[in-house]
Amino acid sequence: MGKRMTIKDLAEIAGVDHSTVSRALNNSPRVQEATRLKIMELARKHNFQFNASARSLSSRRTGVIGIIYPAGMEDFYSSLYTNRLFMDLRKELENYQLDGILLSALHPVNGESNIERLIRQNKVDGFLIFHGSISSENYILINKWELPVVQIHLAPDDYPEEKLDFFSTDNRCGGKLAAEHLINIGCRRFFDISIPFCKDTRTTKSINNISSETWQRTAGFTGELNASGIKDSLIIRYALSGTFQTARDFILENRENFKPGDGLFFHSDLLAFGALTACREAGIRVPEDIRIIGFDDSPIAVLMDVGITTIHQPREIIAAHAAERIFNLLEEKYNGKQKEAGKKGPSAGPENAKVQELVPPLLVKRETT
Amino acid sequence: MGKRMTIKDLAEIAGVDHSTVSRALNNSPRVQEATRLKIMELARKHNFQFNASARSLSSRRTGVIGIIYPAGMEDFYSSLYTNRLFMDLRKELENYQLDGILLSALHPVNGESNIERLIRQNKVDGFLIFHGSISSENYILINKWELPVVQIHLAPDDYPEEKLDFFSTDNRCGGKLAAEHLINIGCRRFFDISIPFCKDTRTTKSINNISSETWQRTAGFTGELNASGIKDSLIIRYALSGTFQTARDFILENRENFKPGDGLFFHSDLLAFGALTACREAGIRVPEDIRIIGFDDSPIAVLMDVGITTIHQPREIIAAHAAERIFNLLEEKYNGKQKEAGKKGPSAGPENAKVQELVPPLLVKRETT
DNA sequence: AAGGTAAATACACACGTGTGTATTGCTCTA
DNA sequence: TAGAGCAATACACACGTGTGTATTTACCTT
Repeated sequence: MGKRMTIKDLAEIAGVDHSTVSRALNNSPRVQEATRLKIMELARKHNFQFNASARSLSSRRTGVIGIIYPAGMEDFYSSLYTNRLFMDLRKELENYQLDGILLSALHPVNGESNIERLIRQNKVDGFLIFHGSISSENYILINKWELPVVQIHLAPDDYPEEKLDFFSTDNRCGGKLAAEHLINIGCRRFFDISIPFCKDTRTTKSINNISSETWQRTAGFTGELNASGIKDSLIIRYALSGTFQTARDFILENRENFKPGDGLFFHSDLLAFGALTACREAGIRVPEDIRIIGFDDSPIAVLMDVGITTIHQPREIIAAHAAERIFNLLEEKYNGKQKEAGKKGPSAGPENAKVQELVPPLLVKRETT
Repeated sequence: MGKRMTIKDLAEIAGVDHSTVSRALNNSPRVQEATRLKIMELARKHNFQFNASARSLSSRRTGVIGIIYPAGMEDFYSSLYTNRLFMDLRKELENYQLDGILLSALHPVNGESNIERLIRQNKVDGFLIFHGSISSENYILINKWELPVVQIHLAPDDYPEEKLDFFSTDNRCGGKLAAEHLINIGCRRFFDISIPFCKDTRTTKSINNISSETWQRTAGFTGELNASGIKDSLIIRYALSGTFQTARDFILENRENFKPGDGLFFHSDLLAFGALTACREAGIRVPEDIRIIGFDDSPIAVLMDVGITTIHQPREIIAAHAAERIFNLLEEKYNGKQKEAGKKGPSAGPENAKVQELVPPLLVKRETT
């Protein structure tokens, strides 16, 4: 009904030009302090807000970040984590006055991905991507238009990770923490139960690859054990497909093989949960007979009357740092240029240096160890 | 790097005015078919996309819907449903070329809600709200600016529901289905285990209220039982706080009271799940001794080796209908006015009639009945 | 063949904001 | 006191698209 208030309306009320209003509200030094205060007061009084479209058109900033989520979002267990991560990201972005559009990476309609569409339509300033299987074409496109991107948790297969900003869990450290803990509580034999097969049939990446999560966990786990003088014969490795049932079956099928002093490191709480359920059925006591530690610190724990010891994914920190990073990249892009040109300080080093941060997870001791 | 292509660029290439390009791509009848085809071919060839900001500024449409989610999004169990619903909504909106911005209803910063901010900044065309505790101020604001809203699952406490478009599960029908099924499989005694206490301390609403989900389920359940001639003495009602543990405790504490032929209708799968776990501990066989039926058809079922019979929430349909409805409301608002003025047909009835649809859920027979 | 008509297209302005340039008004200095 | 210098503000245009109005073009009628 009512027409929205514009800076022109505000200008008329204040008896100044609309450009002065614009500068006043944007904290330009070119407007007198008294004038600014007067205008800001009027803006507050009239509930003024900038028209986002006009602003984007003129300034070429939208204040919106495209958040690309993985195909696995349909998967029950992984979506638990992903959804919370998304919530955290959204909340963190809010601190920087940014909104988030959530999108699937898969293109639905006419051969064009959502990423491409958002870029061409000028709908976003940058991307937060937690999805490892995005084709390199998308990155090439993003680079071509010089949009900031922050990659979370999974680096893409076919794009060099040193060329992108990347935040993830330090999975190697996670494995190390699990090993340390199991050693500390007196375990004598150690099981590493991993999840090598991803749904999207990504090729397994090399040892140095920052994104091969399971491999890193195993490396940290066995590395720490070896460093503590545990013989390889006491380290047993299994790989399950990742479902609740495979973990349950794993325990039931191997029920005879377990003995007191065994410590089982599962690469997800879902597996640990399935194992724990099976232990009850099989009459194996936890933690008296064997000890179980999971990974993720998943909320499915509420479905158990006993708390599972686990490695907490540093979700909150990852979200905070990723949001801060993309904000800084935006600031650099839009405000930093002038500074660079104006100052030309000695710090003309590798300006486009990318940040790769692996956030250490946390051991959460509960009742299964 | 490269400048994005505009309709002016396209116009120059095609040797026509930019207004002709605009009309051609928007299927205006005012441009010759041959010209349109030529321009569309050029647009396709050059990967042209409209600049969203300019388009919104001029047309006052953003193509973005604000999706307001409930505070309970942090709650593990309810977020399972809510997140999937959100995914479905986003996907459905995509069919109509609409993007979704997900937002919390709670205002975070300076006394202004996200809803108000989005409206004032002209960032959205309308709202999808699945949140029952939004203050009426927000609705008043939304009405003032004449933005389409579709409410999902929960009607607000202090705003008349006949004044808004509303899509939800037909909870009464759900209760009826549960009763029918338990009767059909030969149950002789019936438990209605509801969840009366909502987290956000909403006041319990009257019997006619469309949003009091639990009450409706109970009404449908007991109503069907009575209609089938079941005496009230055979219908036992309990109310639990809704957590896994309360359901587990409920079974364990009442283990002596159950007898063969009992049918338990839990108002959520989480409760059913807790009950089932407790039954195993207590040595009560399901479905041989007692029968259990849940509600929601929640994905937590993957954490059980036995499938829980349940009432499937018609999430997909609700999402589809809600998205279609808001699309139609937008079309009506932006394109319908002309029609109304031009035709003035006899259908000048209650133009602003609201739609309230209760979608019937589905019985999913599995192994607990 | 001239005039009328309708279709097709060009012209011009609007949407609301940002920003480079021009103008005003004030103070300071010689 | 006149002019320089500077701060503060007004003016004007740009961003890319949509749309009402004016203009051109082609065809049809008498």
